[in-house]
Amino acid sequence: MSRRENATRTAGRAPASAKGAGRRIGIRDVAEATGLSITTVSHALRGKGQIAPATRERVRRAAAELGYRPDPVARGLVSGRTGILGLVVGHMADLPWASTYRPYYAAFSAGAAMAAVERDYALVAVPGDPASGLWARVPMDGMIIVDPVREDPLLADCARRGMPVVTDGRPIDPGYDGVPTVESDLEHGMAAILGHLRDAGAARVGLLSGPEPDAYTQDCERLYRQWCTTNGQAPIVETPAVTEDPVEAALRMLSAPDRPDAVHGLNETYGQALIVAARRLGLTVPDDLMISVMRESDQAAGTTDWEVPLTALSLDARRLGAECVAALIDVLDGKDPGSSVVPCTVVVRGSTRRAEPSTR
Amino acid sequence: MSRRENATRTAGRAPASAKGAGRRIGIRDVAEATGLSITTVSHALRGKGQIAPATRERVRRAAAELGYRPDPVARGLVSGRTGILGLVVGHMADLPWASTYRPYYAAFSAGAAMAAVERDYALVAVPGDPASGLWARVPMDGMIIVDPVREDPLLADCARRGMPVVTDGRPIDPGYDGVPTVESDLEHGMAAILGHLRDAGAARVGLLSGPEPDAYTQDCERLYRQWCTTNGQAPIVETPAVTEDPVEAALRMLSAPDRPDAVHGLNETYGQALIVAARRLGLTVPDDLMISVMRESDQAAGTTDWEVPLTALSLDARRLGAECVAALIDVLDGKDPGSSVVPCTVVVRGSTRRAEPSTR
DNA sequence: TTGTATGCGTTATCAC
DNA sequence: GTGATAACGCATACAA
Repeated sequence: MSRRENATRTAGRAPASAKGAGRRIGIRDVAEATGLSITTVSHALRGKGQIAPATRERVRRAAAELGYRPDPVARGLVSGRTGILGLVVGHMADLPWASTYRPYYAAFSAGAAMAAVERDYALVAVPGDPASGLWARVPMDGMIIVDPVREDPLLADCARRGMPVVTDGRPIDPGYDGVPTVESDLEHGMAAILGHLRDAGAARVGLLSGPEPDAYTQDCERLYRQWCTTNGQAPIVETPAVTEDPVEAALRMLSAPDRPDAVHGLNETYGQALIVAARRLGLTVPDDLMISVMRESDQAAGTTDWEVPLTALSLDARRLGAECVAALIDVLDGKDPGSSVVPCTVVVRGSTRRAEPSTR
Repeated sequence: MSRRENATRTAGRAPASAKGAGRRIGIRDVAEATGLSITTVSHALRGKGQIAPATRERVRRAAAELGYRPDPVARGLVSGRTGILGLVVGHMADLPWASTYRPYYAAFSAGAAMAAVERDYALVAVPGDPASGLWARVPMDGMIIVDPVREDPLLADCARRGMPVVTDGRPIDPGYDGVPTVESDLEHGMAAILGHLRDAGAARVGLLSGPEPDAYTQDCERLYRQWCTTNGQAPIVETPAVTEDPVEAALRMLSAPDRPDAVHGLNETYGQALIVAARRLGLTVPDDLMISVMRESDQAAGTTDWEVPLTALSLDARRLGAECVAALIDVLDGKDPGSSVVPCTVVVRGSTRRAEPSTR
């Protein structure tokens, strides 16, 4: 119900690309039109050298009239910069792009994209699967790796080739001390959320952890165990296998004889899984079981929840994305951004609000 | 709590970029290492010309050992292709990236990204705000424009420059007949969802439309009015202003003397707005008011809904994204993808399920 | 103030 | 089979 129009039509000379519409207007066209040399045109347009204001204006006008736009590729070849930042989207080779659906990534990439555009960079999504090799075929100045995993092949490859990298979440392997990192303040955050559960009346707090071999998971677990020690409680940790339905893990945890009366889930999905498992076991939320989760932000909270509004430790994914971009651009500019920590906040909702706080 | 490592160190010669780590290894390094010419190396690696199998293998091995990767920029300069597809993320200049948060875009871009990677392309997000000019500074082979608006400046600019474009949603202005388009089958979809409302017992069906000057909105409204004519009903359409809270528009519609007893909202947000407005007016869903919405997919349905599970006309945003990418790559390959239509399906949930269907 | 010449890393053309 | 060499489009020392 339609046909094409441009495409192909390999006009012009050599390759000239299939970009269609005759030949692209280049700097030499502007030079011809003004009767000047391409050097002068370039200088006039970029504000380099000493150019007569009148000439500059003439060049500007001519360029505008002709609709001249410098070819980004050619410019990139000489400048060594492309203005493109890579964002690694998902690590699991077997589930590529799966994380795209997770609100955390959506918020993170939105924040990153906004920050990038503000600084005149563009963001390109590359798959975490290193086998595709796509990331090496895409011209980019630097890369943002979200939650690098153990022996992360991309991270290793980038380091080897000197590709500037910033990570969201500390690299878990040693040897990456030089890589700037942006992290959520899990130390305070975990203490705050676990403390809240206890204060809200929980006697035994469990952790529904994740299978990912990244610093986020590892840190959360470590901080949790540490908290348990401090609070004189035996740790209760359950972890769904990579391909397992988290509901199964939740059921395991909740059907044990010494089941917890409060559980913190390491992502929103786990919160839903806990709700499902609780209902299936006839447990009431929050009276029999309090639930809290990690969430990507407090933005959508309340409208996203299912059945029970979930208390959350709200990570600021948008800000994390923005900070990563800022840090990466700093690196590209030769500055040292160091590592930064973004605060996260506890948002209390129905899932941890018992009628009588300390009935227990 | 960290420092940098690579960055700057403007080693090598000329610009060489700030990419760090000494100088990048290029094809000439491989040539030197093998004692061959760069031409032979290039041919061996790309499988061009006639190369002795032994030589080819030797080159391959050397390249691998040295960790040689062809520079995408240089390659792009000569080939005229960059392997990058642009995806316009948001149109509203005043609310850039706002649409990023809409599930439709998230699903669309995920589908597009997956399809792009499969075909060895990368996807770059560019802002709809043409003022930034970013899109012209990013090297890309083609562009996907989602829901082009009236007098869309980007669309116009692309057409002028011969940049291959595929749109999700038909361009609303004339003169773009040659632009391949991917659309949801609104014609059947709208008929189906409106028919469902009627069959479910609605006597007067309203439409909560949107302020966007795009084909989607226009088509939905047209199809709705057409349906009204066929069904002997006076159209009831309300549209929130661009900056207005949709709840206000919903309240206007529902507090009118001849208020509808069923309303279809053109996006999920409008559905929530309708729920809020209904509750504020003391109307019960679905008994006093049935609500249905457009949704980006049926994937998350049920876990996303707030208070009332919403009946939806489920658009297949992921597939739409994938089809756009496929079409765009076809154009780049000189084929004509034509325009395609993606079906959408009615998913009935609680918001239109009355206890007694036709009590009215 | 303007122009000439060279390089950026690859691929393609055409000799050898 | 293999190897010089010329584009690709732009930016910049350096000469004029």
